[in-house]
Amino acid sequence: MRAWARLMRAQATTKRELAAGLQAQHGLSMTAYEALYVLSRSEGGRLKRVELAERLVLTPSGVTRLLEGLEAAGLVERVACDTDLRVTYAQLTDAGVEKLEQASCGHTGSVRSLFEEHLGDDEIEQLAELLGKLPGALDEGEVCPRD
Amino acid sequence: MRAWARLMRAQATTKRELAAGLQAQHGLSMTAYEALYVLSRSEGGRLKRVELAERLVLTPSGVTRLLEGLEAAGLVERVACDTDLRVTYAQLTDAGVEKLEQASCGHTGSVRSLFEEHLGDDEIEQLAELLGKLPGALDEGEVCPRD
DNA sequence: CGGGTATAGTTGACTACGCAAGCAACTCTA
DNA sequence: TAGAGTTGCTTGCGTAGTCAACTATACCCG
Repeated sequence: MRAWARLMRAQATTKRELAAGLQAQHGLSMTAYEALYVLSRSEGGRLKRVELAERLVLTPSGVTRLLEGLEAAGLVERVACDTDLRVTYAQLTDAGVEKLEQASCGHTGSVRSLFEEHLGDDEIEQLAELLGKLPGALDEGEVCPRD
Repeated sequence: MRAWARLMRAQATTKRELAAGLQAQHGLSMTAYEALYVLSRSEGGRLKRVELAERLVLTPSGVTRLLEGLEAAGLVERVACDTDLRVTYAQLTDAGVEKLEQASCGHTGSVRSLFEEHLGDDEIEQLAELLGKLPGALDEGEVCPRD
């Protein structure tokens, strides 16, 4: 129960703090950043919109809205699937790759320093381990940034 | 970094799941529930709006909006402060107390079973410990439901 | 006392979602 | 090969929350 309350609070505060920085420095929302990141780690920089939704813990409609913005910004583009006319892939553009690279440096730094400010390396590791057991952890395509 | 990603994902998924139940069974949003809870644990069942905002990780305006709803539902009422005309307390009503009691039983049960489904007791304890070190953990007035 | 600054709270405009409904396109079953 | 059901995606509408601007009260210092 304490765990629950703290999970909520820790996420809310850290997210708020980091989102502000990301927005200020690169004009990206957290969700947008994560979308770019997830795409960059995917086969060919593309993903079905449904899969993207799952990875971002969003509903399909949320993805549609999110991608509206990213497409308008030219960071992502739509690519049709030739074996199934229903699906459209979200494809990372060159601009998207670049944007992500610019942003990721500063962002991962912020994340890291935020955590290291409060926890030791082994504790962070332990935390990741425990959180990984909760629902929402990915089975494959695990989000796992370079180091 | 993995810790970060997982913190986001774990919170998003668990929150979504539990919020649905709470809404369906008692017509309360997670935030509303937590507000009632925090108030119930406070001196006299009341709190300055600013303090409430801090505890809920919300902005003052968010609190105003939230309380609009709770006041309309008669679960909370405004009480003026006689030493400082600027402040208005949010005061839990009898109806609010009752509502909270109804909801808390089922809700804490859901939370507990969600966690116990994935983690052992000692792991939960450990998780709470680690999360408590991150920013957002309360120094006083700790959110800490009866067991 | 009077003016500057800080603090509590509200409001309007906006964003980011979720949900329910809908339309295509695919697949399965007879 | 014609439904019937399923899946991928979008759209309209509602809600929760933010930010910026504002009002009103409180405090502080000459």
